[in-house]
Amino acid sequence: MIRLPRGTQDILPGESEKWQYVEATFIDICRRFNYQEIRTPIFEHTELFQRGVGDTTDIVQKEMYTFEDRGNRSLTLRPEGTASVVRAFVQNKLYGLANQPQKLFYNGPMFRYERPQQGRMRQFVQLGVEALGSKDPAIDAEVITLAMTFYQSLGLHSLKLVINSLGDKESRENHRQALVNHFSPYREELCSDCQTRLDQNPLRVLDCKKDRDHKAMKEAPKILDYLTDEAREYFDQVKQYLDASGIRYEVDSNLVRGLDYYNHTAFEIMSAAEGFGAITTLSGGGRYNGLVEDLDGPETPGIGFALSVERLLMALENEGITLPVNEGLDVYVVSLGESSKVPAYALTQRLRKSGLSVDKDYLDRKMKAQFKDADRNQAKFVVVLGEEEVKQQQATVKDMATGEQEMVAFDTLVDYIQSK
RNA sequence: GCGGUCGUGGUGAAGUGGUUAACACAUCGGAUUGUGGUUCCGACAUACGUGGGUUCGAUCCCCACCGGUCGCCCCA
Repeated sequence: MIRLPRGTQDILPGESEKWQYVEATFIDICRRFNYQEIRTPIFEHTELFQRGVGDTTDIVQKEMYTFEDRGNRSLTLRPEGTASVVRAFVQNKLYGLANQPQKLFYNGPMFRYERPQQGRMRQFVQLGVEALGSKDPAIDAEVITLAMTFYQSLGLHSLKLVINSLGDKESRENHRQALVNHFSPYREELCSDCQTRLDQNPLRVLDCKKDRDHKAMKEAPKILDYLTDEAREYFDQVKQYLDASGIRYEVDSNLVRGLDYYNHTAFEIMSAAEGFGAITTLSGGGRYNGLVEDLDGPETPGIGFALSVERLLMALENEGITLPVNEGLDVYVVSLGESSKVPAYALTQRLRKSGLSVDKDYLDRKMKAQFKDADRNQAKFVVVLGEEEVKQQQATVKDMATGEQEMVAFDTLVDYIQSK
């Protein structure tokens, strides 16, 4: 038997309805916030992610699904959504459209080559938004608010929003230098990853779990202390907007996102519920001024976030929230004897045409078994067709909840059922 | 990439170095010649992840591999 590839999953009936519900809710929230859908390819030129996500990131260094096609092009299954959206923004000159900022959302599978565990798959689905063309701190707050509103509308309440500012270019450069100066004396005591990070991207040393308790970590220079006046003012305004709309958050100066393109606002939303798995991050995002230029577009600020549907469903499960998705069948048509088979089939189609959800037996089962099947499908009504009914052009309609039944003419059947 | 743990029918789950591998659920049929969710009876699948090894003989012991699962690193 051929099994599915490691780290992928089949989403079967019973589960797929939840996905549909979550996606429909997301689309509705995006509509309310006036974000429009963009669909980009699930593979891109490898270079897009190398330049967009950053060569020093774990994603690019060890997690990409990269392959060569028959024309010797190096392609990569997208590990995240932002690079593709920005590429499409530049390529399609969306910066030239009248409606700015461009507020976009996406929904689709992402791919990272990692060892699967709870909440981490090789193919996983992200819902995300990107707002391109505005450097108003209000839109940072809007993106964060959109994410929180979405989670809350599904009923999640054990959430923790963590925000930080990574500052602008000047802030980051000053901080970077301070980090190098601070950690260099301890270089030999740090883990091998951190020694590399110290050279390539010292900010990420702060993110290390191994060296978390090293004495140099506690006294490490905080980015918030190195913000330029401008960057500080920006961060203060973002917080002010969040406060104004009643969004509660926590500032964590060690929050460092794993992608190179972030600056200014960075945030993560985590599940704070007891008994959640080892991975608690439900979504993350931030501002990425400069990325559009890096990908050969005009100077354009941007901010966005992405969330994992898999982790969202885990969080719902963990909080005991069931989505309203279990709708039974309206009608199940039971037929008796050879002569009523064709009329039963015709009647089924007729009922479906009216908008009702209708099914019948296709395994030539006895009546008793057909009723069982109707139960399995949670049918509200069973319509019985035997020789007598066909002759009289009437059907026996049984209300499965009350057990009551009566004869109804074919022509008034739809009205009868809809009025109940 | 590293580590823990697990791998028996459609599902859940016992069990043993040796001629028929429990049980339960599900499914189908009957009791009830045209009526479900209860009950009783019956039927059912040639189920021990793959490949080696030890042995007279392995589903059981050993090894490797594959896969699931959880964790580390990191992230959504």
